[in-house]
Amino acid sequence: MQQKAHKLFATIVDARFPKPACSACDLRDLWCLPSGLKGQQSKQLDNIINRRKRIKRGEYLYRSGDPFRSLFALRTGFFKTLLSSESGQEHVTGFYMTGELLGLDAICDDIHSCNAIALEDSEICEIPYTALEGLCREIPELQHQFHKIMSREIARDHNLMALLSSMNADERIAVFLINLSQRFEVRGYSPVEFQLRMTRGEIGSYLGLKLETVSRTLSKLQDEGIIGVQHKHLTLNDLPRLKQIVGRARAPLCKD
Amino acid sequence: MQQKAHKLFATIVDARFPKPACSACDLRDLWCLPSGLKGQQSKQLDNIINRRKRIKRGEYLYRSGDPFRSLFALRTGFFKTLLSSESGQEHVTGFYMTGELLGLDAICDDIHSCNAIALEDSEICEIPYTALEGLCREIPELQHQFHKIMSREIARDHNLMALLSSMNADERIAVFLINLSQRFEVRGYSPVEFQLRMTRGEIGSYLGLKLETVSRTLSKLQDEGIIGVQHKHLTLNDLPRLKQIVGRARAPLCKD
DNA sequence: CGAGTACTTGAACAGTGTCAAGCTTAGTGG
DNA sequence: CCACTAAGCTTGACACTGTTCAAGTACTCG
Repeated sequence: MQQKAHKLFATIVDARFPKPACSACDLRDLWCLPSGLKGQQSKQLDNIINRRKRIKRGEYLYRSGDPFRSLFALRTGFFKTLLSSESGQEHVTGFYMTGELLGLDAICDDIHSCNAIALEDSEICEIPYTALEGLCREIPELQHQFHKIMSREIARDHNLMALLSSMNADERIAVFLINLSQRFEVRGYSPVEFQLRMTRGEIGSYLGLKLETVSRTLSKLQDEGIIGVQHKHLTLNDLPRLKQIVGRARAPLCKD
Repeated sequence: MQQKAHKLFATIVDARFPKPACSACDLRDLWCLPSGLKGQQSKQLDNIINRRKRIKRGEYLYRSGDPFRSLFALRTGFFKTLLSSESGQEHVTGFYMTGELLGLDAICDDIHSCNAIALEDSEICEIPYTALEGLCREIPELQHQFHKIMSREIARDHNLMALLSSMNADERIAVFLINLSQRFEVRGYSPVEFQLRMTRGEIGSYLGLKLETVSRTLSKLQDEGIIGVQHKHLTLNDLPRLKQIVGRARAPLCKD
């Protein structure tokens, strides 16, 4: 059962310690749940959160139809969420990075409505939902933070919908890259040089484009010197011009 | 100040009584907040809810940039929400009917990020947000119902995003009409004959189509005998065939 | 090292968008 | 109550963006 530790986890605490500690977690300043909690409060949160779980690349965190019991905070790694139709077609509804919360769309029916799949080896904190509701009743700051996170997901989706219905391919790709760049920057990574974790097809599904169009658009932006693409390795050489492409679009900017 | 009562409000309690009563409201069985609460509990909710407010057609309930203080439950009427970009372009992000909750996307920043505009003379219940959070801490059922409503908004947006990125014009219009039909039916109206409250342009903005395409598609569906359109008056003559149009699409069905 | 997956690029095509003109309806004021 | 006006709607012709189909290349991972 004991598997050879993956390089990615070298800096992570030993998984044999059953509890992670929100109070000590360096994600607190992101949009994760403990953000804004005082010492004692985040220890209470520690108590309800289950041990970290590792999910390997390609594995499912949950599937559409699974009963809903917990939310999941992404500790390290990268996920996509996927809606599937009866006809087998799939649609990517989101990409999730460190500190973000998965499973919010399942509360309404007590059933997961989409699939969450790791795009790289990842580590998550499981947050039993009933316990979280209980704790929210005790800690107003936690309650408020939780509501903010849900609200933010709604606002973000509204922006994405505006994007999907009013932008052309160049603009969509530009918004997508800028958004990734900002999210990497917040997390302390370079905003102008990073690895794409998803395929062209997944980007296309998310943005409402075919993979060929994604590929062509990236090539075109590269020809114009705005970005550099080598497979999954991306460099944003001219962020101002990238923003200009979005700027000439008519849709509202995607925040976050 | 006393205005001539509008016909629509003939059956509604006199507005001089400052408090509406969730406990007596016939929207309880919809997805409104008091759904699932017991008698005493919904009286507590009554106490925090401000008097009903009437909003005339074309008026704003709130504007982008307004400070966020309250959520609004739609008592009667019809609203649209609108994102506006700096360049003046606007995008419809949702249509809201009786019993639905407006303003959820504003919690995250304490500022309204979109405009809410009445598409017909409407009546809303104002729910001060801080008081609601307080009450949610006291009444677990209310807390859970509130979370479900937010979660449902997220799930609905994910479905709409899938729709926007993978369906053609026929399919989008079909989904849109079926969705309206279901929402009317739940509210006790005919699911196969109703008035559109929004313009072709607003439908187009919502679905990511130009108004000409909306018009053409409606005409085409009428030529095929699937629907009847006379300006804003709609009849769904052949619901099965309408559903078939969506069925052959690859995207997940839009629930609710 | 080999097989499968992901990616790039080209050419033809289809579906929407754009522009324009004319029509209908609802709302306003005389 | 009617006439007028502005807004909303319909329809046509054409352009253009993105899709589809296809072929070939380059990675990645076991």
